[in-house]
Amino acid sequence: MDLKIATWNVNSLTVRLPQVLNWLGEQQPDILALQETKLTDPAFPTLDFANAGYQAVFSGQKTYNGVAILSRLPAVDPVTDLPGLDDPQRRVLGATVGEVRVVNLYVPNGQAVGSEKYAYKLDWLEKLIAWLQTELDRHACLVVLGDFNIAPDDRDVHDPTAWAGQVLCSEPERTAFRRLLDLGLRDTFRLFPQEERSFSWWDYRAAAFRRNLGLRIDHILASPALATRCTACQVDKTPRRLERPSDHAPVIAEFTAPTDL
DNA sequence: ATGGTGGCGCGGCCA
Repeated sequence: MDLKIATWNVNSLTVRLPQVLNWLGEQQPDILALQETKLTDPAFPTLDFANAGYQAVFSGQKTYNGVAILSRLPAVDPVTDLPGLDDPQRRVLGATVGEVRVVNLYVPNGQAVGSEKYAYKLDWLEKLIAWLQTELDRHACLVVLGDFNIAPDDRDVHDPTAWAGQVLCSEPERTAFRRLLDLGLRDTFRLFPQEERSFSWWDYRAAAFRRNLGLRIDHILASPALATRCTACQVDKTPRRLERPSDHAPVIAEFTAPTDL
């Protein structure tokens, strides 16, 4: 059986729950990582997902942030913090699902280059890189996915000139992303030919989605052993076209089962 | 257009 793994920043799971449930029914992923659930843990709609055939682990907070992993198989050995970072913001959720170690990330946005939030983002990324080095040592099959809030390359930006040096595109952020790849992680989206101007996020303002003025900031990275089994990766723009959408579209990667090797 | 939209929650922050 192949393995289908997806990520989706839903920008409030309360608002988007019906869309997520519909999408799970249509796409039937094995694993879905959610970001910006904006829910405390007691408010998480565990039963709705159970009725849809999915287990859930989650790390949430009120109003901001919040991450969750939905999976067909149980998710075990959860981790909710970056080592060395004492942080109330709920942005990290690691768990093991079957043979795969899953690390779900909601990377800080960074607000503006030079701001306090930008410094926090770069520090956060430093701690992430150090931790993922150890995770790669521990887990041959590792997927690191989520909202990275980094457009890795000019190809991932609708207007690279306008965005040059801006937050989400700045060199320090891109260097941090490159260091993730230097650890051995592969950007599964770039393992395959893709349409030009493929993005995963479009601002709510200025009719950005209709004009395809977006960025590719949601990513699915895979360890070497898992990347060799990757058969596809694409953005599913369908939910972005709905009424009251998230500003992000889901990204889906598919992998052959280890027995298919 | 120094704005624009959306979520949370009811003023202002965050994206």
